[in-house]
Amino acid sequence: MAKKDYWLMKCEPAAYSIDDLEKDKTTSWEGVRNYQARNIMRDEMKIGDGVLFYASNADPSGVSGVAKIVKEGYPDDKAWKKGHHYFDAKTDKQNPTWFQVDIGFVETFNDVVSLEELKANPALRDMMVTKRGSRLSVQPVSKQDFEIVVTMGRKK
DNA sequence: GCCAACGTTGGC
DNA sequence: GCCAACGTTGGC
Repeated sequence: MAKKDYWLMKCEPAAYSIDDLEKDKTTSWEGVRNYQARNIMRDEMKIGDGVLFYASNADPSGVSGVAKIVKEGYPDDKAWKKGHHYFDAKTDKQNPTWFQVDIGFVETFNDVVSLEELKANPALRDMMVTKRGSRLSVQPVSKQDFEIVVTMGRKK
């Protein structure tokens, strides 16, 4: 079995929150329209990988819980539903541009580990999300960083 | 709601 | 293939 990897996925809680995921158990991570994020979902995410569920544009923004990959990359069919919010006229069914994965609920933190706390922890200095201007909605996270954040989330 | 940072598009 | 204009993200 391949090595387990770790990721961080951003979502605005107004669109989808960790509470929604807890209720739904699993969800498809559709609508990503960024090539870097697409590549990660299509090529790199494997079943069982750990995911930090990050709430962006929230109060406060931060990691609100943990999820895991339950289905590996497959074409995002919303891309060719005309009129759909995620419709992309340039994508072709034979050769899909956009991919999604499915994630499953693991746990909700008692309190959100806020971006401020992430930035304040020197051990997380190299974590992508703490860097200024980091807008990528699907990011790789190191095993150490993943475990530090989970520990922070459970502690409270 | 503002606006800086970033990604993408399109004219040349 | 450059780069200005534009649209989007996301912290504040």
